Amino acid sequence: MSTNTTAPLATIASLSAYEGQVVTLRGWLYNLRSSGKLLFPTFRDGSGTIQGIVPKAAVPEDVFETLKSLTLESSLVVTGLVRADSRAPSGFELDVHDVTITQRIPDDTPYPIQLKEAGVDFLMEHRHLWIRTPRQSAILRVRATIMRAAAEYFDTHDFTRTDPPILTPNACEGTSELFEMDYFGDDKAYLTQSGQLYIEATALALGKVYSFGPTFRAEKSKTRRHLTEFWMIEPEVTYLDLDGLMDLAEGFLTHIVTRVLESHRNELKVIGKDISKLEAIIAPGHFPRLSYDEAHQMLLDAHAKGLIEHPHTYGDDFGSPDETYISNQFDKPVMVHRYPAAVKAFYMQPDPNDPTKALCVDVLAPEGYGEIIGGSQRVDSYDLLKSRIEAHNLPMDAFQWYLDLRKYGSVPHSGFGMGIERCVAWICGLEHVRETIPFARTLNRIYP
RNA sequence: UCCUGAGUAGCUCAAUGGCAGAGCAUUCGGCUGUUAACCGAAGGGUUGUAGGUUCGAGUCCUACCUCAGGAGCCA
Repeated sequence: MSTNTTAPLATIASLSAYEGQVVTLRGWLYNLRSSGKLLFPTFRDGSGTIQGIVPKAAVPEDVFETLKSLTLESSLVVTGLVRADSRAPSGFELDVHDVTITQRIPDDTPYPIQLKEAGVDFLMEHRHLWIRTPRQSAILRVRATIMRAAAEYFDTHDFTRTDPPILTPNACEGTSELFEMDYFGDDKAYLTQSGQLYIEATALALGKVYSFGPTFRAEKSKTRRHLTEFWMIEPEVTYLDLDGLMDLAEGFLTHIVTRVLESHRNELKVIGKDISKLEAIIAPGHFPRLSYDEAHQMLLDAHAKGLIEHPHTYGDDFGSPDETYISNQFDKPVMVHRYPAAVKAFYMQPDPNDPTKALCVDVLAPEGYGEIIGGSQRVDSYDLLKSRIEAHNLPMDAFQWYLDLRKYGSVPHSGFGMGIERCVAWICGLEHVRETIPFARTLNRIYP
């Protein structure tokens, strides 16, 4: 065996450009079938998979013997002729000429992940290997595009990225459970649950800003929608009202879905997502906007028809079954606005037409994926904000700097936050957010 | 925190209270067009842990551990 140095290096995803040429691929043995004196090794290289063909009579004996006994997921460099074949799923096969093994996995420690089905617990314990499978790789590629498209939307709309601290001295909203840590003895520090308060400050400095980074929630939530560590992208804009905020969210989500459809139809097919559901998102027409009162009425009607189990109580937040019902009435994400102030955060501006309501919006993803965006217009009055902080029993001294923003040149401003993982789960059509991030952190799992 | 469910071979799962099983993976053998290939053979077990009931427990009872799904809360 000798590496053919004259053959050009290629990736499996780009093989259609090399039809009829001899190329070199660098990757791993994904699967191996054989039929007597004919081997069918399937290779993967991170960009895709392709089946090789190795007739015993057509290659040197050591090449045939090496591949015949090679263990799955051993790493290798393979050289061969790219040939179109109607029997191949991708349309191409590789007539293997030569192979060099980079590392052979020993027989007594076989690769643990099989091509057949496996349980969630086992796969999560082997997440560092699970991500090698085509489906998981495809999801991570879509995730990368979603993150790039999200940042790109703000970067190309005159936003400045201003990332807030991850270590904070207090709770942002004063409600969620936070991860607490010692900060040099006398002080406690907490992992951020939102950068919002900080980007309100940078917005008042720079006008249109966004942040993009990890956030942490220590709540003992154990559902398919929850991670203890997740990524959030948050825009904050001065002189923006609630209607303008909803326009921003709509343009933002439309851009993300457009980018995914532009470059990931193959990945979506591997994942099994119904692409027509995404095409409906970017079809002409606006996202539906529904007031809390209208959504409440919709739920009462649904209960009267027996479509949902429990009647919604006016004044309460919507539960998961409620959100699922509402989102299922529309093909596009639905924006529910003006919730009762009592069930929302202290920093939300009251509706001047009905002070019991907050100028806020939740964007519910289609197909029951729940809330992917939450946002609001912020309180801009010093006195009102101060009384809200008092009413919520939040430590006033920790919020002095936040109050300063209302003391020195306060302006109306609005912003929202989108959880990347819920967005990826929705766009890919996944059962659980744990597959949307390379290494999920959940209530019962911090390994690997 | 509450409710529900599951722990048996490396993996996925069977097994009326009565001999611990299969498929896949691994090893060996066969097959020149296989697509999670197929055919034959071999090796592989403290049935999550600790007690209890019983002539006899993977199976029934108690406690605990681990994981999963849901509720609440959230993105």
